[in-house]
Amino acid sequence: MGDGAVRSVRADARRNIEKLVQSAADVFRERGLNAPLEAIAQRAGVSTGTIYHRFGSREALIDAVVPDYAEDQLDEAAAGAEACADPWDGFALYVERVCELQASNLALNDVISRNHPGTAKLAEVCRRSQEQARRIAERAQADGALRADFAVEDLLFVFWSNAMLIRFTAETAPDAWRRSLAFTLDGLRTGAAHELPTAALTPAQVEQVMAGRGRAAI
Amino acid sequence: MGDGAVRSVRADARRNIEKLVQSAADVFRERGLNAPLEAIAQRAGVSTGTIYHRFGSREALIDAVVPDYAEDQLDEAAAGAEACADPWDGFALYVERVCELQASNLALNDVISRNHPGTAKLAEVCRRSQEQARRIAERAQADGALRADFAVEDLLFVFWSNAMLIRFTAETAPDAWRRSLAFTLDGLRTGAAHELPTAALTPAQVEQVMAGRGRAAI
DNA sequence: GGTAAAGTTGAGGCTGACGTCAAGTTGAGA
DNA sequence: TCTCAACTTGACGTCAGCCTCAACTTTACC
Repeated sequence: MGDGAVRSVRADARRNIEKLVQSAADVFRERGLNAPLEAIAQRAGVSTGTIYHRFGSREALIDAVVPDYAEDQLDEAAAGAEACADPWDGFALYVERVCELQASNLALNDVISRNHPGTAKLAEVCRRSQEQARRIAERAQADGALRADFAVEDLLFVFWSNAMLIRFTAETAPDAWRRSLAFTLDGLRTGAAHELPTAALTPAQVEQVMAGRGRAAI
Repeated sequence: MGDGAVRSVRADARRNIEKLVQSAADVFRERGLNAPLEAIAQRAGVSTGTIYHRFGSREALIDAVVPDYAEDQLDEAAAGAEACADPWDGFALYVERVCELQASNLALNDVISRNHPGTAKLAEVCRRSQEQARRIAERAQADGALRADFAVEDLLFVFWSNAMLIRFTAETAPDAWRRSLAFTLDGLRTGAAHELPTAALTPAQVEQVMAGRGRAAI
């Protein structure tokens, strides 16, 4: 009795849903958003058919499991950055924190590098997060520390690179990305700037790139 | 008549081999070293069985088609760099030229980012090429232009990033990599340097990363 | 406790790739 | 021109993942 909203879901079914949500979170964290559903089902002690019955698709499962968590983590990173007194430190901290998220959670790695076709809620999380990033970057630019020709869209390059680096080195040299990121940040300071050869991606181009990516996982 | 080495290969067979070599070069260039062999066979007007009969494996086909070309192009890039009067300009030119190779030829993209398990000749080409890169980098470091804490192994980060960026943006924004590379190079100048958090990958780690990469194509 | 509705299962079909092999085709020397 | 070794073929078996559905099991309500 009680909440009518889920009255129609039987107790055993609800237990399975909860187990699936939990194991999906675990498996996505460990193996990324392209992990085989088989692995998730198995960890939940259930067959893959159940996943399809309960959620309908991988995308829906992702949307049920990942966005809230992702949003929390990204918000926290942004809040930490905005709390920094020094605008450059805030920007650097933000980028580093986001990269840390990528390293610690392959699901977030896929979220942050936009490696997730067709998941509505996640797309929204990314959009919001990009606005936070824009504020953080603009503050650092207004302060003169972040080079003026940097565009938020360029952050995508950073996060893509980081995503890939993490995938490659997670087992062998799990801190390698920090070195790469340090080089990158050094190139983003105003003092380091030399003329750029090309304009930043437009938001439309970013969309197009995402759309065209298809199966080409990082 | 003529070369006894291939006396035993029938004329039609030799024609097929030549057609396969040509179409493999084309397809690898357009689609990378993981292109379906089916595509290569089809363009040569032949069935995939023929590829296996003639070459035995994808790796052997790659080794027959790619290394010489790759070596030529990489040597040329290195020569251009060493001919530069200014050591930094030479270094920057080298990196840019290599990235251009990646952009113009997805086979080279895979070679340069070491995306090719089990191909002996290519591995040797990479090794040689890395020695050239080391010389070019060391000259720029001796001149004080390239930051002293940069290691040749770090170039791999650059080429990996570039490989991925090219795959993602080839159709939408084929020059995007130039912008990303410009940021990167700005971070490699001595003037931009801040302390790095981690040591460079050791050659052994590089090996390990390559070995562990397995199917995880860029 | 009986039963219908809800839930779960796992085999099976699909896809797109790889690599193999028995059978058919063809070139070149006699 | 004939013949057979050399060559090519394409159907086949495999693999790994996705998704579906008819048959089976369990729950919860009466």
